[in-house]
Amino acid sequence: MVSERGLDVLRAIVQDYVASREPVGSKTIVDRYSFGVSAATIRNDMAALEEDGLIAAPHTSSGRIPTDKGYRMFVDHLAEVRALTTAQRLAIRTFLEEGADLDDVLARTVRMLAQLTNQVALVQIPVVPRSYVRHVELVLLSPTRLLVVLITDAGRVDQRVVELPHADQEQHAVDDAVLAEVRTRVNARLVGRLIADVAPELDALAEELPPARRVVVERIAAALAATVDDRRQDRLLLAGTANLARTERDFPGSILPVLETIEEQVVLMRLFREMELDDRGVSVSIGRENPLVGLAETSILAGGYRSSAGEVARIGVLGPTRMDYSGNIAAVRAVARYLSKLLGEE
Amino acid sequence: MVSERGLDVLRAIVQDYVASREPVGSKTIVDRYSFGVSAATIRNDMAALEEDGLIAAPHTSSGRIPTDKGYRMFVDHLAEVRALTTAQRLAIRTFLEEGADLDDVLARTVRMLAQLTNQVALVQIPVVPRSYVRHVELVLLSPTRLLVVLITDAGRVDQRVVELPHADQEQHAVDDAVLAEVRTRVNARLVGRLIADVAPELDALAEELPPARRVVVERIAAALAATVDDRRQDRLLLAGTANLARTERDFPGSILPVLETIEEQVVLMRLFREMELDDRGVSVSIGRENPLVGLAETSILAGGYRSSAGEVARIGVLGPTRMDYSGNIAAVRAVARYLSKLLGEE
DNA sequence: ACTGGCACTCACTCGTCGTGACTGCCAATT
DNA sequence: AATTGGCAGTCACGACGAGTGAGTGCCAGT
Repeated sequence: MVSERGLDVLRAIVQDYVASREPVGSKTIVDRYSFGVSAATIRNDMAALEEDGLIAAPHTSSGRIPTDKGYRMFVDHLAEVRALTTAQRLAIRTFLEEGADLDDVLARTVRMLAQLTNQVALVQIPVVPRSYVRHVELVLLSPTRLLVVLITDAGRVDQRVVELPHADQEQHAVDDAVLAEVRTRVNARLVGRLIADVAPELDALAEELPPARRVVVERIAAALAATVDDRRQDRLLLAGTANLARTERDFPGSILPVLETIEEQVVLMRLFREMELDDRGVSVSIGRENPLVGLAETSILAGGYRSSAGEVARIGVLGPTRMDYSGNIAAVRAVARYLSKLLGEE
Repeated sequence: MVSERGLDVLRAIVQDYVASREPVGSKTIVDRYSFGVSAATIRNDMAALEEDGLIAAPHTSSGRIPTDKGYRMFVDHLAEVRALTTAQRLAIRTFLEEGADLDDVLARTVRMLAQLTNQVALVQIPVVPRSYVRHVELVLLSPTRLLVVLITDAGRVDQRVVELPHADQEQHAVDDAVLAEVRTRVNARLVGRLIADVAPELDALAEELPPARRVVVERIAAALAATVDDRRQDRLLLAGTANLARTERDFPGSILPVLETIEEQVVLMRLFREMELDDRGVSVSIGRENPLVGLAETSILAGGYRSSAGEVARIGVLGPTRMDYSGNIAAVRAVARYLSKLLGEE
């Protein structure tokens, strides 16, 4: 059974190990922390901690290091979230306020979070599920290529290139006049609609038109439908990969599997999205708790922020299990808050 | 003086070292390549090569490895560019043809090139210097935030968020009616213009308006000007960072400086852009030839491709100096060609 | 110009050994 | 019952040294 003091010992072990990357022994603890008991007593406590699987010894005769379970206990019950320094707060504020548009703000954010935590930073680009069509623009790139641009009221702009049928079938030739007409009709039909309704509306429109126009509208419909689908699966911004190399010694094997997993953004995204935030607004996934084998030696912190349209997107960091959880949780939380504030309409 | 055969020896050394990562000695060469001379003769040639700084010995008594200068000689005079396997060609073709819009095609390209070469792949997103305004769309995100979207005929879409003056100054309040008017006027003024002329035109327009509208137009003008500036400095797509870790042993120190340099996309971009293509359509920068210190142990291959609007953008790979130059040059060239063909209007 | 032979160099491997930082356990103490 | 000092035991780690072998440079002979 782990005593009250035993948990204090665990906290000391985690802190010391995170700071020094050296297995910590009983003597180190009595020297560095004032427990007011002897080394032998600490040893008893450590035996109990090992019994419970919270710490482990790399070799028979060396100090202990926290296990994943030990870190978990530390994060859940022992870590007090440090407040950021005022310098850090200032950095966040000045850094973010210069941003121009959403993409730019998020790009800055992810870089800043990486720098703040010295880890790999992740920011999910938010999706806007229920937004309305603001405008559809058509641009003829060449006789057979058409650019379709969709603007929605939430401020997202999406684009897609459509191949038109070859002009040798005279009836299908598309020129600026035709395009202008189609543009007017399409906009009349779509503006103000939910993006989910775009495809059916266009299909209906195609019905009304003579075959010559119909083909064009059908292609546009397909392009817009594909665009709407695309936005469902959201993207991820990444920064600070170099920090992985910096903490390389924390990955017994190599950082290769970590880098590989990170590049596979789809999988990482899913994992990231499915982490459930606790009451502190942060979620922590430690080492092998993590379903991705490549990340068996990393921990992921995830926080949530609200974009202007109100939905929650994720922001977080990824690094070796031996990381400064207190500091990083604080950083993620602070950045998430600033971001929500910045993006929220006041 | 390096003899004719000496250069053949250099070629053998490069090929062998690239294949095995082991310093190669005279015996290895006579065993593995049929020079028809004895090891002692090879040794004499190697001494000459070393004299000329083309190869070096890591220790007094070990085989030789190519120096940067040796690789340079190899690339310029000794490497025959291997044709790709048909499997590789097929992969390129099928991989690229699925692409939807420009961004998507480039994203696929960079991933494919990374996989093809087992190196870090780079693709420059092309800029379109002389294009015309097709449409400007304004979307009110909140009473004080306005989204400005610029569509040009080359198929690029750019967006930017503008902060409007606070509405408590009654005269500046912006509602949909005002916005509609401004939108009409702005478009009337800008459509068909060169993007370079956007700013002066808008300034002229602002003059004509009553102060209430003027502020809005001025902000829009500033946003568009900034957007136009932004496009000048182009972006870079990256893929295959994990390959760096895979070739980690080729970086005596650590891959840290390499990763750091790569993350600093601006610098990397400039370097990449300034490499001048030779008559083979590829440029190679080897080791310390490279101005960025972080890349002193890497080589960069750059090729060019033509985007639809006709300008040349860059595509390339980055990896350890000990890389398969023949294969990688072939890959870069092949992908660049396919990409040009795919993007070019036929 | 090429070759065989030979002395020499030096990184690398492998065992041994000593050292020191730990632990676990136990009997004594509070 | 908790704590403590003491002590034997374990084991990673670094240093040392000898043996090994790949590879070189040089030279005299063809």
